[in-house]
Amino acid sequence: MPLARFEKLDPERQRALLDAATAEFAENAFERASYNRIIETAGVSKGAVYYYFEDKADLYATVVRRVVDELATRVGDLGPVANPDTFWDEVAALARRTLEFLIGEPHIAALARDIYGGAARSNGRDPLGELVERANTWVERTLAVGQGIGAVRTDLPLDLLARALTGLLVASDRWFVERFEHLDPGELEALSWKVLELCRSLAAPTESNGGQKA
Amino acid sequence: MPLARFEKLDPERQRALLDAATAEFAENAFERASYNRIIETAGVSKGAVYYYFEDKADLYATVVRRVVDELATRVGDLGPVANPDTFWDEVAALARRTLEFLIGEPHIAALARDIYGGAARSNGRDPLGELVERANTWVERTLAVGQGIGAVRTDLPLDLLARALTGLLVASDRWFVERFEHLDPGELEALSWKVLELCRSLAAPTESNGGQKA
DNA sequence: TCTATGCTTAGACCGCCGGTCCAACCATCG
DNA sequence: CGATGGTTGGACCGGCGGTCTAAGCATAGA
Repeated sequence: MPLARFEKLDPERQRALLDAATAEFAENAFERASYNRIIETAGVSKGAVYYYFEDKADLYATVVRRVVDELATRVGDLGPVANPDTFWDEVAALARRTLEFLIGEPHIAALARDIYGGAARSNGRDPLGELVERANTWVERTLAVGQGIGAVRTDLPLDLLARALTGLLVASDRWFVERFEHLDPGELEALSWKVLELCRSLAAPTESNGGQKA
Repeated sequence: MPLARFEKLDPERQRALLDAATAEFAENAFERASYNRIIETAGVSKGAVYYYFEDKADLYATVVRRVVDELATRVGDLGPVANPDTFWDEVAALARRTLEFLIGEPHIAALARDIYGGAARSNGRDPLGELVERANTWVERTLAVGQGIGAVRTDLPLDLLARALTGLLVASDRWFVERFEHLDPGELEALSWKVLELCRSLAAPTESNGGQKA
């Protein structure tokens, strides 16, 4: 996170820095993004930037956190669920909100795509560790809700299931991104629905693994 | 791929270079691996290395290809399949061979892990493009075999299904790696089996999506 | 109003990166 | 023996992320 001083910096310069950083990181991911270029684009001196952020990873984490916060508030949470079908309906609604948001904010989508793959490391530290943790526990909590009403299988570790599901979603997302220009809205709609069905096949209990037992 | 000259280089120096490169790339992935360090470790001069390889990405691709070839020959292919159950048995056997091989060759596993996540880019090119393509079509062909005998769903694009499945497997693999030290062989065995079951839930036809129709 | 204090800034500088270049080397051959 | 051309060493390049310090500047106390 940025040093506390950053809060006191002239808001205009704050924005200039964060916007330049967001653009650069969205376009080039963490490793290939140039800190020097960000600094130049923002029109700030190097000394100033290092006065407010520890290093490149710190600025990156700040940008990503800002963007994830926005995504979280804009997409919101699961609504109330009463049975397996309403659970999956709610998941579908949530997925649709997410998709629409990401289509409208492609640079956020680009950043999100960079986060998984576990690329970003700097000085041996993982600048996104805490954020990825947060996202993981969010997925796990959602799945736990599903387990509570028998919509989600309980026969393997919840965090493993969560990770598997996330991997599936990220991979599908990349598939969509590669073909986005050649997909008309109808196909996009139909295929998103199919992916959701994949998630359901993966996470739903099968005849043999039970909905309530451990 | 390396320039043709590389074939004529003294085999000992070939090995020195490739071994140093394999170690460095396995430990630090592509972006953070140091080409200069590889050169130094291999005891070869910079001019010589650039005489045999176009650039860092070229050496990386060469190392990975070598390693993937070895994996492919050691793990082999699906055996004959006659019905859905034998298909999944064969997949299980193949998965077990792969797992055992990767456990025995951790640096290969590390390289494999780096490949997905789509990290490696250099000069705008993707040094692994062709290899990833190859891996994808291999997965697709395997799934197509499953479709042929009704073991794999046919209600969505094969390449999408393949990608989703690969994403699931890579994510699970990362989960295992993080916990490897705290898992005894029995748990490892049981959980691998569970992951395979996940794959099956994902890929197998459900009552409504048919085994033979499009 | 003058000066001392401490937050803030500019940008020269550092070691390392991947990559280029070319003079020297050396085996072969006429 | 000298010419040729594949091979090698290593100085050199611009750019990287990161460090450091002298100067700038607002404020507060006298």
